[in-house]
Amino acid sequence: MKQANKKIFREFAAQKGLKSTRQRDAILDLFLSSDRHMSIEELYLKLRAKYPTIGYATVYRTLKLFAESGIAREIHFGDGQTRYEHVGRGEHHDHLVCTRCGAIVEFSNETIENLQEAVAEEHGFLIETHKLELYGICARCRK
Amino acid sequence: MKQANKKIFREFAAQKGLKSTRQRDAILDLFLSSDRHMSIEELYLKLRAKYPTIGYATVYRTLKLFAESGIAREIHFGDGQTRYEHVGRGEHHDHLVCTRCGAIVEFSNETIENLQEAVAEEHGFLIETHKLELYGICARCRK
DNA sequence: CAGCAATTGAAAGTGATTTTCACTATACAG
DNA sequence: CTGTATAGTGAAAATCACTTTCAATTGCTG
Repeated sequence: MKQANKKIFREFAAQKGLKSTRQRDAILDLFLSSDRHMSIEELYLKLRAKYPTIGYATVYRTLKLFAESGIAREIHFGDGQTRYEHVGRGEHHDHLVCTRCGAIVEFSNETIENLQEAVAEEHGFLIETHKLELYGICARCRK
Repeated sequence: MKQANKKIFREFAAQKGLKSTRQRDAILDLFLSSDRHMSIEELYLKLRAKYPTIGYATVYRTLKLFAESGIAREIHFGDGQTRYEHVGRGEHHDHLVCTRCGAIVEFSNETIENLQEAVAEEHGFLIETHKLELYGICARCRK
């Protein structure tokens, strides 16, 4: 997926007349090779190690571009920070979030998705997206 | 539920040594008699009609107390504003949110809940809470 | 290489929420 | 009732997570 997403973003950039800059490339590489759920702050701190002058604004702007290009998606876990996660084409999943250690596990369940459709239909809604998060204590923290 | 929740909050307040003030009572009454999903701003504006000197800080502080006491719950629909909804004991429901007009419809579906439990178990999680939001276009906006 | 538009980073600006602080109001003791 | 301790209030300042502005760079195209 890494290479595919790199290509998707390059094409998106070309089409929008975006320039390729050192900062942008560095952020793209870091994002694609990172954990699947990074906050701006985490990205910024890691970037600064290699790139001491980089600014928050650049990281924010660049991640917005990633989201716009379709390779990233914003997620909110209610802690006031926006995180970004990777997106593979067409792929969708939901999250289990550990309230102790913050661990995030992805899952997807087709039956649930179908039931969601059914519920929406009952109420006359046409679903565009959804968000399903289960909060609890992960296996490790339960021990 | 109104009376029950009033009582729950009174007991909570007594136990924590909180005083009963005019402002607090007014906010409690307004909250309990309001729509089920109010933002701080909506509450504040309505309160100011009867209570011109009330401050945002008081409304924020009071709603936090409601949440702590268990009669209210914070909800976030991704528009940057925190809303509070009523909580009946043990009761749970999820939301359909219209991305056009902002309408919010509640629903609950036991089969989905059970599947969530199953998913959590598969991953060793002990669920505490969950959040399920379906975003789309409501019946009225589709016409 | 020149020229221009896109990009960057520092700093100022936002909008929602929280904290501070001087003042006020409540509740319990006497 | 009346102090008195203590909690609560509101205005204003502070904070937090972003976003915008702007002057100085930097890529790209001709």
